[in-house]
Amino acid sequence: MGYREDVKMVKALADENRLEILQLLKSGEKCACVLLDELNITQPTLSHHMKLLCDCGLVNYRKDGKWMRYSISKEGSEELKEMIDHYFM
Amino acid sequence: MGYREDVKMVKALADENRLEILQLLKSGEKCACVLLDELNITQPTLSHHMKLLCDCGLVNYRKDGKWMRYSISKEGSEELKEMIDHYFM
DNA sequence: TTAACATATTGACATTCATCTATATGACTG
DNA sequence: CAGTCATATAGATGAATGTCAATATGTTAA
Repeated sequence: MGYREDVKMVKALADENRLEILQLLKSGEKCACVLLDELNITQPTLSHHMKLLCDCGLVNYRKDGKWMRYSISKEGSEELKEMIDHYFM
Repeated sequence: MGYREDVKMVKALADENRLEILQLLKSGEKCACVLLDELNITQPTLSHHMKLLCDCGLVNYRKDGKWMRYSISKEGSEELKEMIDHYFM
C-alpha cells in the first residue's frame, strides 16, 4: 500500500523546531513574525518549516495584509490522530 | 523545554518501511525473518529499522533462541498517543 | 511613487539518514 | 567440534534535510 501520505504528515512532526511551532500555535493563531521572535532560527528557515507544516495539512494559513497568520488545523490533527490509531489500535 | 524525546519517537515513525513494519506487527509478535520476507530490504537494513523502533520504546523485542521476536509495545503506543494529544488537544 | 516592512524563494553547505556489501557474533544441529 | 542459520555491527555511499545569506516578491505607509 502507499504509506507516502502518512509519512509526509509524520515527517512534518519530526523536527524540534516544528514541534515548538505547534506548541506555540496551541494557544491560537499566530503571525509568522511572532513565531520568529520565539525561535532561534532565521526567517527563511521559519518559512521553510511553515511550508512543511501547511503542506501536510496540520497547519492552516491565512494571509492578512503583509502578515501571514498560522493556526493548527482541526481537520489535519484529526487526520493525524486517526492515522496513529490505525497503526496502534 | 526538551523536544528531543518526542522527536525521537516521531522520527521512528517517519519512514515508509518502518510504518509497514508496524502494520505487520499489528497482527501480533513476529520474527525478524518473517518481517524480512515481507519487505524489500536487506537484513542489515531491517536490523537498523528495528533498532530505531525499539530504542524509542514503540516496539518490544524478545530473544528466542536464534530468533528475534518483535511486538508493538503497549506502553510505547500509549506514550505516543499522549504525546500527540499534548500537541493537538 | 518611493521607502520600509513581512514573507517567500534561491542556492549553497553541512549533517543526518536509509541503504547496501562485507563481516562478526551468537545459537542450534549434525 | 564444525557447519549452518539468524541477527548485529562496521563502513561506505547517495539522497534527503535543516540551516543560512542573499535576493525576490508583495504590501503598507509616507
